[in-house]
Amino acid sequence: MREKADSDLVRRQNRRLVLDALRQNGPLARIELGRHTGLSPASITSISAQLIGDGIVHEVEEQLHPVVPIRRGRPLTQLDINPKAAHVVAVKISIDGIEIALADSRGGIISRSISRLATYDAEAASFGKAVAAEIAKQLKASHVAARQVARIGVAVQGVADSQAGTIVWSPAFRRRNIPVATVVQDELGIACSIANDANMIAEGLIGTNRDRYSGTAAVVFIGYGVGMGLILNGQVYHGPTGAAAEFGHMNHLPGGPLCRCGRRGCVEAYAADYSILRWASGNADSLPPSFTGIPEEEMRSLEAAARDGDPQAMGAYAKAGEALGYGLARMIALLSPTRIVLAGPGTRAIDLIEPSLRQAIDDGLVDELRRNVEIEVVPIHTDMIIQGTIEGALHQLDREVFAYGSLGKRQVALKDIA
Amino acid sequence: MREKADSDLVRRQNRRLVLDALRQNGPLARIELGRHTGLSPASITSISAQLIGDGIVHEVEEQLHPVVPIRRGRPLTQLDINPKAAHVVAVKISIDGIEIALADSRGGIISRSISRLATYDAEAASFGKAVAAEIAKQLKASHVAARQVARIGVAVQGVADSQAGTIVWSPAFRRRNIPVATVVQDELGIACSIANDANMIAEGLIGTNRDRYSGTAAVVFIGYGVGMGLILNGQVYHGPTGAAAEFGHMNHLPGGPLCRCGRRGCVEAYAADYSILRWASGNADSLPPSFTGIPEEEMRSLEAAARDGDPQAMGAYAKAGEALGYGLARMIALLSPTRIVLAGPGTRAIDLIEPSLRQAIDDGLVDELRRNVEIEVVPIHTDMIIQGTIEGALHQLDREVFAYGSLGKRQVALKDIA
DNA sequence: TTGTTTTATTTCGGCGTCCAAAAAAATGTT
DNA sequence: AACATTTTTTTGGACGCCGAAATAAAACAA
Repeated sequence: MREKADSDLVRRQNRRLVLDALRQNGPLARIELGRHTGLSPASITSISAQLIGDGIVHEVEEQLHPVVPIRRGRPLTQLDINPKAAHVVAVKISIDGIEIALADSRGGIISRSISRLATYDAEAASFGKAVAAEIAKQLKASHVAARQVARIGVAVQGVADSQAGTIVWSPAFRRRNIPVATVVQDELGIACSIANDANMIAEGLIGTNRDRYSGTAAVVFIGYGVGMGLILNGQVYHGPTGAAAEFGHMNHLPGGPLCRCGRRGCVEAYAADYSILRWASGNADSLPPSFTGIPEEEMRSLEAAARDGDPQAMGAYAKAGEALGYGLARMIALLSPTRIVLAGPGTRAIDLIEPSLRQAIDDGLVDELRRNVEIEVVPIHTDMIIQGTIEGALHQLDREVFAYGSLGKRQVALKDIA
Repeated sequence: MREKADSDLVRRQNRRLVLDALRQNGPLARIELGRHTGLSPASITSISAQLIGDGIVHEVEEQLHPVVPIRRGRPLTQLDINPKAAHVVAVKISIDGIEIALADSRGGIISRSISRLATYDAEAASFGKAVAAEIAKQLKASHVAARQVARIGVAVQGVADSQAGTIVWSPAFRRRNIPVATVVQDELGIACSIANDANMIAEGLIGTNRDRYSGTAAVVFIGYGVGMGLILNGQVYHGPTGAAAEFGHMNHLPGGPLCRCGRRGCVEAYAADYSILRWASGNADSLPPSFTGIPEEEMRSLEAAARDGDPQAMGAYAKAGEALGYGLARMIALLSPTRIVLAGPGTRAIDLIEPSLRQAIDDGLVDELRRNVEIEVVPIHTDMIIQGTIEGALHQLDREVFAYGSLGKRQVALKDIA
């Protein structure tokens, strides 16, 4: 509401409406686009002609969806986002490895790779260049020129400063304030942004099912760490610098066990993989947090032990549930979301966690505030972060490039891509 | 971003821009409006002519602000919001009393009153009518007809459901789910909305100094209770139902002292007036919370005792600071605001509270997240709630009525008012 | 006084967008 | 082959913005 309105804004907004409708509801005929967006058929004709002229949208050849079977009248011609309009790259940085995916502008993954790349001891000065080199390698292998890539999204555990383009602090790195986005951008000449990984999961959920996840919701990632993505009024909340929703490092109990961030009593220090193991081992207060990844088998066997009734193991999961529950109760008091999504490998043990989690929410939150929130567990699939990062990059692309179009300010950018 | 754009939207948006500029920067000449809004002089002429025609804006007679001293050229004619365009009413509901203020459309208070009105034992069925009757009385005394009042805003401690127009739960009422806004609206035929009082303080701060408070900030009210107003991306965050930012009833310590909400360990149970008194009395865990107002003198003498070194009293304030500090640390981890404003009568004792509050934030939050937030204490003036409620009602008026204008959908509403 | 300069505001013509209505296109039905 | 039906395009009008030119209202200068 600080931008002045003129015909330029109108066009941009309506182009976005059309693009959003196409992204959300697959290929659509012009008349259907009109219904989705509220625009008149005449306007849809005009807008889609422009989008087609810009190479962003194309008419679908094969009527793959005979949704409306055989009907009288002129048959509809479906439109869809042109996958060849541009490419995006998603990068996920984990401890000592990065995963890269190359996608077309419809979100279809063209190629992907996982490579080892030392992070924990990485130098701040060289890390960004190493990432850029990996991306370049991936592009080369897929025969895609850098100029065809419109945007790169990077997801990382921990605190990212999306303004500065740096990793402020992450358990995957010993050092702090590591520049990434700016370096990649300079090296490859491609717009690059960095964000927290849990925020990208939230982005992906919105992309997958906007109706369900677009109000006000929180996505909790439980696994090697604990993260959160907040969706407020239908948009992922990044905060002023991109460092928001650090649920994992929200304090649960003052003076509690030591967390990887160096403070005591964070939610993560109770509910992350390493924390649960530490509790199960019996002496959580004296043990330092673990900085190395924990093999899945180790967690699975702990789960099995708890399900077999091992009191130490059961207690550890109860602690985790309590910390998560009180943390969620606090979050609900502040933001009163309508939906909480639990995701990540940690949810394998949801049966062990849930009782104490529910109890904690009951004890920590007055009924009236607790009433309107639904908690759900989504099946784990590890790709959620990469998928969400692609989704996020495409959304940015729509907003910042495609909504403008060849007549807009971004003319150069668009030409370069196409 | 779900609304389609057309010439109607353009006009609405630009009218709002003009109104916002006038609200924020006093009377302005057309040319200055152009600079503030980014619109061309030609457009400003056209828009202001419409606004004047609608009776929303008028030319200022007296050039009260010879800000630009004596200059050559055609003198500027300043425009301002026409105070006679409409009226708004602000209502603040406290324990067993309501305060009513009548204001013109520039926010100038025309009249105000405080009246006793039983709340604690009030019946859900009759309370709304009683409020409506008080408002009617106030209007009559000020010789203002109901049709001249465009909007009523109600502020209340506790949880308000702005969708349903009810007080979900408030320490001022024994009963829960008391309908107010809908009843007042039906009784008087005036649009009415209800919100939490701390949110209204936030609204007032934005109105007072938009540059300072419009990014991402949290306003904490400390007094008979503890409340919070959240400003996210320049707008007061109300949450899906209006029940957001219940900082006072965010849990601090599981199993802590009993709170008025019926749960244990809420921030309020440490930092509200009654809680501090309870700690000072020595046995906080066994004492129930107080539901009656605490006289100011009693708090002042406790402050004096603490400043004189009374260890019990000092300890009570330290407990309050610790709860507030950990609560803020948790809030910062989630939302990373750039500014935290402490307000309310409780800030009289800020010197007693601050050391433990700072310590708690240090202990509860990793450096990287704590770095970018500024904490300030604003001088207490009790009117902040009423003032903010007026401000909020005027903002709604601008958005929902004035932005449309006589040609818009709200034609009827506007005519009725003028 | 009268013309000149300066600044604010209005008027005018053009542009881009939207929309409704009419026309055209493309197919099924009889 | 004519008609019916549905989608899409074309046409003409409206509205809002803008730049440029014109006008208004003052101070200044001769």
